[in-house]
Amino acid sequence: MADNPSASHTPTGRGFEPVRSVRLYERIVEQVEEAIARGELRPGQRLPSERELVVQFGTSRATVREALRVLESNGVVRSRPGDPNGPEILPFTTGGLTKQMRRLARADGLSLSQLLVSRMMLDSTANRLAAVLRTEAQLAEMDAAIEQMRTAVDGGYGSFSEADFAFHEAIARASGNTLIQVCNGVVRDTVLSLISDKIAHARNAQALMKRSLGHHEQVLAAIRAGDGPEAGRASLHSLYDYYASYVPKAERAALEALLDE
Amino acid sequence: MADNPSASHTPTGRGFEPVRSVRLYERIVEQVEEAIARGELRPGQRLPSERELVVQFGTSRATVREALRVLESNGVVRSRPGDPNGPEILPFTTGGLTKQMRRLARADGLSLSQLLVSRMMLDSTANRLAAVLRTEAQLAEMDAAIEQMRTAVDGGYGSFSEADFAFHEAIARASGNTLIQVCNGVVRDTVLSLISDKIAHARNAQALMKRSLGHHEQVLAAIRAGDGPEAGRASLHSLYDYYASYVPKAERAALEALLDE
DNA sequence: GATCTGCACTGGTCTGACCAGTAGACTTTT
DNA sequence: AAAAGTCTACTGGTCAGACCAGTGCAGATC
Repeated sequence: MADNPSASHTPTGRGFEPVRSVRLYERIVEQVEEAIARGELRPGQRLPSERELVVQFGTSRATVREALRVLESNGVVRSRPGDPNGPEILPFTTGGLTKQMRRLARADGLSLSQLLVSRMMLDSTANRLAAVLRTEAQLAEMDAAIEQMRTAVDGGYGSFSEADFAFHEAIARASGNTLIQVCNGVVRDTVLSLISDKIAHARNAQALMKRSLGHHEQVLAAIRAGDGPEAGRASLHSLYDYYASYVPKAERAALEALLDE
Repeated sequence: MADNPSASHTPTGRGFEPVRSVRLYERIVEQVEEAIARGELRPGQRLPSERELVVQFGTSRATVREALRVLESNGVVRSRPGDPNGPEILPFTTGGLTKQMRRLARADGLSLSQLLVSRMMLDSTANRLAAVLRTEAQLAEMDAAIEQMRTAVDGGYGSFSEADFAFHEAIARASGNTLIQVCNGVVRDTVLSLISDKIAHARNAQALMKRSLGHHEQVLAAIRAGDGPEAGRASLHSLYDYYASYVPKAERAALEALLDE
């Protein structure tokens, strides 16, 4: 794996393409996905019933169903038994992304240090953007989240983590960049699923929370001042400070490469 | 969408969980995935044949097949007709992640400016990392790609774009970060699919290519020197210079926010 | 107009069948 | 004995047809 994560590139000319028998259900999946990509099928709209699809595609129901199961597992449609309107086209969700990232993380395809580097990248960029683009309302949200964190320091790791979540989410929203927002959310989730219990059971948990709170306040101050570069720097150091100790020393070079000026 | 991109958050206590009828094929998928997660099934090993699975799971073949189709579409297994050894457990791949990322990148509401901001973020980070972590062999790859770009300047946009692709891919690999590599590949692809023809038909195409080549050489020099921050800066300016004119002026603020020091 | 009831239809599952293709055992040829 | 070809049991891909429990809605009832 990982030899060539980005596949779809123009063939370089000579040589043959590997062939693979394309199964019927795959063509159905393709057709539906393309129709969605072209905007002919929009979220909320319905697909014809399975039996109707059988007629339209000219296959058996088993084949249509295999296609629907694939689409369903990819979060593209949802079938409900008895619904006379047929399978529903779903709006995009991050469920599939999260699932795949978890899978990779569990399979050692994605180390903690890689995830943290990504998180630092995403978060610091979000902060840079938020510092410039945030509205007053969004600033108020961040204030509220920080306040929540303050009270949560004494309330244990669970509530602190929740408040922390709200803060980062508010910033991601303020960045105005859906891609960054989504990726940041997914990566954050994955990181937490890997080490949240280690953090929760740290002996000096409260001290860590206080320190993290301080960092967050610093970040927020920079955002309020509209100082993007400073907000980015502060968030980088905040994450490094909070998580670096969980990364094997040999792999910390990558994290530190992001801190250099 | 985007209301709550990061779904799976800790439930806040009170309240009921939404219920959903679990279909038989989903249980089969679960069981197989868990067996793999527990390490009982390792890549390269084989699943029993469909008819054997029918016996073990006590369902019909149609149900077993739906499960296999889902597993297959997630890149977990692969079935080949006629293979007496049964479906193969596959090693982990980034294919699933790529697929989901692509879906995200295509989701409507994602403007070119958002994609470019993401690209700048990803590429500059990859460059910072590559400057520190690259091996000599990887450096040689980049040299080769640059050389290819040089000769391609006179060969039209198509070959230039290909060489450019190879260069960025080499850097992404050298960053040592699978996530960044995957995301960068997808975003790059998506950006190109949006505006490659505009670029190809630009009147001053060759001048643009020459200029871009110069930027790339600058980046590579920084990487060779091991100067991460400079490599990051250079790539940011390179991308901005190359693409910013395609972004409506009102949306350029985000791009420029990444350039500030 | 609100409520109830029945029905047509949906998706989930099963059974059983046929086909083309494959791997490995077996036979033949050298 | 080694190489070549043949055979066969079994595989996955696909189909047809069936049954069931559930759903939404039209029409009947109040």
